[in-house]
Amino acid sequence: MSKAELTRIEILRKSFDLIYKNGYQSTSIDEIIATTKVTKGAFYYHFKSKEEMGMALISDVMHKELWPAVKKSINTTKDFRKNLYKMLTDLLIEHPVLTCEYGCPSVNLIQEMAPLNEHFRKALKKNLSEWQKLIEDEIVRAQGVGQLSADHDPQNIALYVITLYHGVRNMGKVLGKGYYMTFLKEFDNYLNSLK
Amino acid sequence: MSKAELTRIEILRKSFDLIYKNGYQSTSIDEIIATTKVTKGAFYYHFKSKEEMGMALISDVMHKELWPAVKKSINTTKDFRKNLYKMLTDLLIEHPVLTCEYGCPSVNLIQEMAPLNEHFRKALKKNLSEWQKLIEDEIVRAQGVGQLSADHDPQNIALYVITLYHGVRNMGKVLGKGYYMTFLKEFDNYLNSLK
DNA sequence: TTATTAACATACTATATGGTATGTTAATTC
DNA sequence: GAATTAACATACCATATAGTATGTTAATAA
Repeated sequence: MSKAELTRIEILRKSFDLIYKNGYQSTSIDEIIATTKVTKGAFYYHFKSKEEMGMALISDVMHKELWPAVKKSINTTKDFRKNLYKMLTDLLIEHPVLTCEYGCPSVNLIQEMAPLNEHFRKALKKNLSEWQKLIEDEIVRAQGVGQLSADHDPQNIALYVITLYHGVRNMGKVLGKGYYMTFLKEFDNYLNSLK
Repeated sequence: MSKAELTRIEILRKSFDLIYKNGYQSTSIDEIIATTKVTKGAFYYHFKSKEEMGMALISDVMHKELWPAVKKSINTTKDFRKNLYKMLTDLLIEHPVLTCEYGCPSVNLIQEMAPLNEHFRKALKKNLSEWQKLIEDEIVRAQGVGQLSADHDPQNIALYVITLYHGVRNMGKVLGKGYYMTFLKEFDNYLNSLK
């Protein structure tokens, strides 16, 4: 990896950390460069604006941080219920970077920026769609092997599960990590209600 | 109502509108006073800081805006399933102020400020607890008249419903109002799965 | 080796920001 | 009716902010 490439990565990593904790609009470029060895000239050499850096954040860092955790956990067993349950526990409990206090960077950015910036909204939607499709495929597989009635709409269930994840990430900020456990119990009830 | 009281209300109403759409940290006091007939002197006569105004927002305006809508819809029928369903449709579809694009002011503020300001977190949690208790009481009532097994934990169900609401408010920002309908169908499935 | 360009570094600007200092006016109290 | 205070209004300040202008240095191509 070239030195220039390393600089770009350093900017994006630090931006990710700061934006994850303080939000996009409240994270200044001055703060980013003050906490790295990157100067303002370097920043604006790699990104023509703060928005362009934000877009790179969504498609590069954010996606690379969340996608592998999701993708590997959805296939661990043959039971779609266990797989969906594990997917959420892996994200909520086991993920090495995300915390209950600060929630999920993707959920946070949707909340803050989706209504304010159409570019952000579309990029975030793209990440969401990819996750949605992964869950849908798992539902379809489950229906194929008779674990679930074909009456259910895979898309609806996929979106419903993602909705739950977004909700619990928000609630966790107020109620603390203990709520994650309470929620997972109720999520298990929901999965078992799917016949 | 005194003239001073009216000024206070005007500050809070405009702050509510701006913060609802742009977030707390990105709404400046200059912007609030520029879009009202209030001056900076008046603002700081009524509130000693931006944070104090934010606290008043949460306990006064935000609560008064959301609480009546919730409280009246939870009692409309004798079937707790219909009541919970109506509660969410009233909030999501019928509320005269909230929109799909900007979501729910309370959910938004939790997302943005709960990790950054303990005063905010506690005030927001208090509003949440009040809603939670209302739903719990309705569940307990339903259990009392045999609409629902006593095995279920009313607190868990209440929090789960609120979690769904928080989630759908977030997802709606990306997917648009059409998703509210899709979600409500799946929410109905969940309610009917509660035996 | 020289010319060129990629990859920065530094200094600066215009505007925005939360908050303060110091006024002024209208209402209330005595 | 005078004194007091509540309820503002105006001017100002230090700092923060996204972005620019103009350098400099190290790598690469000719």
